[in-house]
Amino acid sequence: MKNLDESLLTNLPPFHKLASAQIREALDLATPKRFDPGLPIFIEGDPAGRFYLLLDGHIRAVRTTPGGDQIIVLHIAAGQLFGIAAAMSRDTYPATAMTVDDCLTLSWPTSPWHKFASEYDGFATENYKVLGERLGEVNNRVVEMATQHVEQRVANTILRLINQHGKKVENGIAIDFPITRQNLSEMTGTTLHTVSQLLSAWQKDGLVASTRKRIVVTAPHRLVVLSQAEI
Amino acid sequence: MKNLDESLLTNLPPFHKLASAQIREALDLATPKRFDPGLPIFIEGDPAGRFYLLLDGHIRAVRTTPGGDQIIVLHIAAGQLFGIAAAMSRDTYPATAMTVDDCLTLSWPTSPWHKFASEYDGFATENYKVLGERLGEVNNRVVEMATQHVEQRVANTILRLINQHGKKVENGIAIDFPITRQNLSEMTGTTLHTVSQLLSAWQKDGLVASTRKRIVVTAPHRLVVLSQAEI
DNA sequence: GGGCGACTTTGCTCTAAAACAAACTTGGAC
DNA sequence: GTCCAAGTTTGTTTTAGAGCAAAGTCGCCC
Repeated sequence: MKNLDESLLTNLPPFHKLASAQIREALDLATPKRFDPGLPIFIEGDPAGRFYLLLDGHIRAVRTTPGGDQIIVLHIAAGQLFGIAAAMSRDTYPATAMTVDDCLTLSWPTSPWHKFASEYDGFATENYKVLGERLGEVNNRVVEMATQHVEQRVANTILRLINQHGKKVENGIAIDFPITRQNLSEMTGTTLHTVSQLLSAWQKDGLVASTRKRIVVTAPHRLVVLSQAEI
Repeated sequence: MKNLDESLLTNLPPFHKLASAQIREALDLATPKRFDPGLPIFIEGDPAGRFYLLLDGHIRAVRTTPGGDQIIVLHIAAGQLFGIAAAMSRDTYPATAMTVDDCLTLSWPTSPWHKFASEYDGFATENYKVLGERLGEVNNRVVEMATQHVEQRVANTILRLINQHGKKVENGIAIDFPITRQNLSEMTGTTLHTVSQLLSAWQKDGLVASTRKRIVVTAPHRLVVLSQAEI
């Protein structure tokens, strides 16, 4: 296997404080891999043997209930670590990681995690910060699900998506990966039908413009107002 | 202020690997404090100036929405650290901590956190494990809220409470702190009325025995069956 | 460039649980 | 012992949104 280029890691938060030699060292332990869209990288409950860095594409973390319902836990963008069960001393993955589009990953065996964390300046801190952000975000979701109506939850979810994965386009801000009505319903705990009806209504109102698997928010501010509407 | 006894910390997970001198050192930096029931220890959004250890009693972590709805995020039992925003490089508390009953706490300024984490064997690992458990638990709640009916959610919540805060009593397992129907509704995203009706029905069926602010599960296994009922 | 499967829309029905209303209990304060 | 507020029960009404059914429509595969 040919050497990986150091520039892959240099600008990413968990690695940006590292010296060139350390980056070289980390890269030499890493395995690169390409995935087609819609494939699992690891499955919920599997032994957490490796941790991953997403170099390109988008990943969806999914959980499945005994009854067969799917819930989308979060989306991961290029540049982020995932499958970092080791950070929490977990020995299995808490969710399934599915590719959304074409993905390129780097992965390491779990064993060097603690070496990285203790020797690499900023590595541990940065990762625990990410953990904290995820905890905060999932807590927000619980609060939303407990207190808000479906329309507001869907609006909030779309706003979160354009914040984290938004891309400026001609007529507004697009979610820059393919996402179906069904996917949105799995993020909000509602049904495909309800999401479809909401998007149609919003489209009529000029808030969004959506086609198959693509959503563009054309009036973000009005969507914010809607998402915070009083009961 | 008189010296605190080393035995306070010796058997608690984050400290149990420490040498006597280290425990002494940690205790000398700590401030003990008593709280009456129903008082806030810190408020959501406050600068996270201290972190806490609960020596006795029970704490409720609560979030309040702009609309005034309260959501109970989790309960903390004696022996656990809380207010550990520092672990995630947060500078404000993510929720309000309210005492449930009489509470005794030890607290430290946030500044020695990193010293503790790097010098005390097992301190960091144990705390990140707790963080991981909380993340897992709150993710479970999201999945439950998205896929289960109210009856199952309330059953699951009560089961979680007796797992984490259960106390064997004559006729079953009791939640060992006072908790109202209203509190349960704030944990499940439902209403006081619905919870009351469910508990009444369960009592008639012999699954639980509840009085004002006290709940005893008399047939845990049957409650588990109910909590997993197919849609 | 045609066909098919995957996605989307639309409308109608029905039900779980919220909202509303009001009476009742209990345990602690005095 | 009495009073009172906080907590609980019970019933009735209302509605958001799930469930069900069916007909489009888009874009990719061959």
